[in-house]
Amino acid sequence: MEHAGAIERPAILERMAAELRRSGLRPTRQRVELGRVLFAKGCRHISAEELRAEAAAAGVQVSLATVYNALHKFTEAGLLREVAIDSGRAYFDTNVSDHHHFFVEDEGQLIDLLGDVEIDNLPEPPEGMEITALELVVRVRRQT
Amino acid sequence: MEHAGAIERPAILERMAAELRRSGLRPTRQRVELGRVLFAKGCRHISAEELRAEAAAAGVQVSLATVYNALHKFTEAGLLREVAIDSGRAYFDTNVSDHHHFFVEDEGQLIDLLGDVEIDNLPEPPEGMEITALELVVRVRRQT
DNA sequence: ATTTGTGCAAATCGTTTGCATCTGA
DNA sequence: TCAGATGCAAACGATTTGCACAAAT
Repeated sequence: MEHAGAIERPAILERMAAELRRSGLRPTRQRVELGRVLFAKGCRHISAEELRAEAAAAGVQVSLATVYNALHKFTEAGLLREVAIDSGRAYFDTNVSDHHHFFVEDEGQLIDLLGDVEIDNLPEPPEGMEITALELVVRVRRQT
Repeated sequence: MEHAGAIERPAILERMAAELRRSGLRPTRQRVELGRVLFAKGCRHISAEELRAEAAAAGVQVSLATVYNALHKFTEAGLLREVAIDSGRAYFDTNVSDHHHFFVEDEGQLIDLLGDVEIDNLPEPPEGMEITALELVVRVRRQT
């Protein structure tokens, strides 16, 4: 049995730290904790404020500025994907693979669109432009 | 030749006023002028601040609150379509027909996507939800 | 030791709101 | 007349920034 001091970092955090290091990010205490909250539950869509609330609920208090900083760094590093749909609020998606979304109007909720949608007959981009991403948003509404 | 007083409204404004009335909107001086600026040049994508600047450049000074009010009323009336792509800024599209967009990253510019893109193999919306719109955004970047 | 991140509070940006005043039907 | 619009300024929510302090390499 290995030595377990009171300040030793649990294995899950150690793994998070390693992953951050692998992505070229300095594994600070805050980033490690935020990363754990973010990636613990599989794929999800979360806003900065929500992440902060979740972290706080888990006993990790970080400033909002740090949350934004971390989210942007994670995104740069390819660990997250930013989804800009709603004007006013930015969502970060832990699913960085190529996929689309349902967007529930009036609730601002994002849902991954499963299966592979086919998008054909796409026109050429304007002169001198190259396509960087295709984003399909299927707006939905709770039936009346 | 009909009487032409100094304060008579030019024909183009009269037509705008008629169109607003037809849409159930009270054709106030500000709305008529904003409508003229908006719809004079065919299809376009414009933000509130841009519209205000254009109006101002044309000698029409309106408060920003009124610009927002007008844009929203026009949208409700089906004269405009709101395009929410960039988080932070709302664009209004004078092309209300069913179509998609190129979004030029780093410039925040919207360009209509011509031709009819085919979107197939769309999954069912979640239980109790109905689709209200399909929005495809093709992100592009100026080639390096 | 040096670089990089953090926290806080203030600043910014786009948008909305409250309210007194004005205006079109 | 009078519901509905306007203008202004203040309120707002999300995000960013400046800067002194703290922590990671």
